[in-house]
Amino acid sequence: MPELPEVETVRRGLQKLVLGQKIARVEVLYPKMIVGDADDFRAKLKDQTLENIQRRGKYLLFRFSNGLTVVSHLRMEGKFYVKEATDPVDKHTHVIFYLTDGRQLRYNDVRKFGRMQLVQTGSEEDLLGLAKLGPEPVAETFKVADFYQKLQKKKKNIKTALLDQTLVTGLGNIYVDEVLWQSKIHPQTICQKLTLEQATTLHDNIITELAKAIEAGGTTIRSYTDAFQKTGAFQFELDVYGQTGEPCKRCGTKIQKIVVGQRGTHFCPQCQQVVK
DNA sequence: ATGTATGTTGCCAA
DNA sequence: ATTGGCAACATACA
Repeated sequence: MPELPEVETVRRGLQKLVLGQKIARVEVLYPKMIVGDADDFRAKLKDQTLENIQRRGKYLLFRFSNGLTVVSHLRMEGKFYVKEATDPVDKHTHVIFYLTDGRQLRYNDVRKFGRMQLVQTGSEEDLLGLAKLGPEPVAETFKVADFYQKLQKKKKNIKTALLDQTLVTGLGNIYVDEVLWQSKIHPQTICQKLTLEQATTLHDNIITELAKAIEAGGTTIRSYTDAFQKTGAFQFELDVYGQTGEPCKRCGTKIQKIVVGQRGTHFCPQCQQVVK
């Protein structure tokens, strides 16, 4: 599913494919996809040029020439494709941006969980989802001292805490399980119980893991593909996610799957012990 | 056939 | 204030 590395890979692909393109018109086939008025969305984007595509956490930010930004979240299965006008429209295509060069930028989403919203550039920071986001998982913005301080105030388990995007943004269910395994931390460990040493290890692993996953073009478990409809390669580098019953790569103990915060959670019961 | 699991965010309530 | 649970959906599979 699109976590930060997948969203970043999509962004890079779109950047190559449609940057500088002008919108001839927009068609909305499933209006609930658009937060706010779909007709207003269509009207305001007509004749605008796509000047830049940025990312914050798992959100894509399409910057247009008239000071407007389309904020898009892919949620579970959202995808952007660039197609020729003659290519048949998939039954799960919900929004089509007609480009003046004849091609079409299409938004596809089997489960219809994704959302798109048009806002004034700059004001996207006020949106609920973006306002609460923690730092980007890179050394320049994600600091161990802050991370540890925040962990010490939290009473929930580390897995749930990392998923809520406030400590650091970008991790989803797959990468959370991976970084906790790498850091030898049990997913149900209460944040307050983590030592500075553990927090430092976790912090460093989050930064390097997400960078490596971007390099590999993301992880394709069920259906993820990038803007070129290409699958990722990082699924071959996963150590615990989806490895239930397989031997732990460090100690040979069978990987277990449990439920933490209503989410399927993979871990090694030997390497990752709960700190009491 | 029917029920269950899937994963992200937003909303509701304890 | 913080935390937990569920809804929004469609599909695959037992």
